[in-house]
Amino acid sequence: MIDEGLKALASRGAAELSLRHLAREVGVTPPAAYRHFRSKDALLAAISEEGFARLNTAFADARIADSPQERLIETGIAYVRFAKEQPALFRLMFGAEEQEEAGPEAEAAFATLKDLSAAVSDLGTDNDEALRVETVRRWSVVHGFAMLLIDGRLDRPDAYEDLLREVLAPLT
Amino acid sequence: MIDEGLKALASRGAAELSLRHLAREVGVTPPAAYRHFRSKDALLAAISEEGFARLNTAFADARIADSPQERLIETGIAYVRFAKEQPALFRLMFGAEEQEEAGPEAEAAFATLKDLSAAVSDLGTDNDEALRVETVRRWSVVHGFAMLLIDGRLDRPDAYEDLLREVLAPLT
DNA sequence: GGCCATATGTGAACACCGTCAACATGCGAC
DNA sequence: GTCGCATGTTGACGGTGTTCACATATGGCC
Repeated sequence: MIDEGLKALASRGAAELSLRHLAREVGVTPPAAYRHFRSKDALLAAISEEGFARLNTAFADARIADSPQERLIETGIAYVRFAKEQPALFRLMFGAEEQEEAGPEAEAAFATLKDLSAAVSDLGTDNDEALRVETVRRWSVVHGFAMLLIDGRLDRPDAYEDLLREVLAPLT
Repeated sequence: MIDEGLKALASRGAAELSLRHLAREVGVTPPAAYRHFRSKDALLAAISEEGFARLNTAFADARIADSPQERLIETGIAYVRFAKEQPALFRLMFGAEEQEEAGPEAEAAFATLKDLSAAVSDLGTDNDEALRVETVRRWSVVHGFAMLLIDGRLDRPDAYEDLLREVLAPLT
C-alpha cells in the first residue's frame, strides 16, 4: 500500500491518494488496510517516512563532493530537486498538519543537514548558538526555495538550479 | 461563506473546512454555494485571496519603520507572525496544489516583498539579475522559516522572533 | 398593478470517502 | 488434528463534493 501510495503521488498527485483507491489498486478491500495501519493518517505517515528514506539516499549521492561547502550546496540542490520531481510527496512529507514526532528517516534527514552545516561553519565548541542560527538560515533558504518553486511562485521554474546556486552562494 | 471559512480555519483548522459545513454554518443548503462559487476549489481560492488581503494589511503596518532595511526586516517578521497565528490559512494560501494564476491580493503581497527588497539592495539599473537573486534569497528564507516553524520543525517555536531577527540580519 | 426574467435557494440523488462491527478463512504451533 | 492468530470480506453508517429538477422571491417594464 505504501508503494501504491508513492506511485499515486508520483502520477496523479494527492487527489488519487485515498485509502480506498490504494486498497483497490492493491487488490484488497478497504477494511483490510486497517490490519496494518491504525488510520489513514498512519498510512500517510508511513508513506511520508518512505519519502524521507528516498530523500536520504538522494542526500547520500550528493555527499561525494570534496569540500564541506560543496557538499552543503549539492545537498541543498538535491533537496530542491527532490521537491521538484515529487512535489506531491514533498508536500505530504512536510505540512502534515498534526503529525508531531517525526519518524527516524525524517530525523536522519534533518541530522544530515545539521551535520553538513556544522562542517561548513566550523565554529568553536562554545559557539553552538551561532551555529544554530546559521543552520536554520541555510535550511530555511533551501526549504523556502523548494516550496516557492513547486508552488509556481518563481520565474523560469525549469532553470531553477542556476538560480539556486547563486542564492546559496553567500551562505558558504 | 468566505468569512465562515476563515473562522473555521482559525479555530479548528483545515478539517472543518468542508463546503457542507460552511453552508450549514451560514444557514443554507450545500447546493446554494454553487450559485456563488463554481466549485469547492473556487471557494478555497476566494478564502485564500481574503487571506492575502489580510496579509497585505499586516504588511502595511510593518512599513512604518524608518530605514528600508528595517522595513524589510519588520515585513519578514510580519510574514512569519501571520503564518504562526493562522497556520491553516497560511497553508491554504500557499501549497494550493493547482491554482495557477494568483489573485490580485496575492500579487500585491509579492510585489510588496519585491519592492522592499529592491529598496534595500539599491543596485544600478543594469543589475536586475543580481536583484532578482537577492529577492528570491530573502523571500526563500522568510517563507522557509515560516513553513518550518508551523510544521514544528524548529526548536523553541514560541521564541521564534529573536531567532528570525538573527537569521535575517546578514541579508541586510 | 400585473407579468416576466433573473437570482437565489431547496430536495433528492449519485458516487465517493474514512471507519467500524461481525463474520469468514487460512496457516503455523502445539 | 485442533486451536489461535493474522488477515481478509461483507455490509453498513455518516460524511463529502456535485448535479439535476424544482421552488421562490425580487426587481424592472408595460
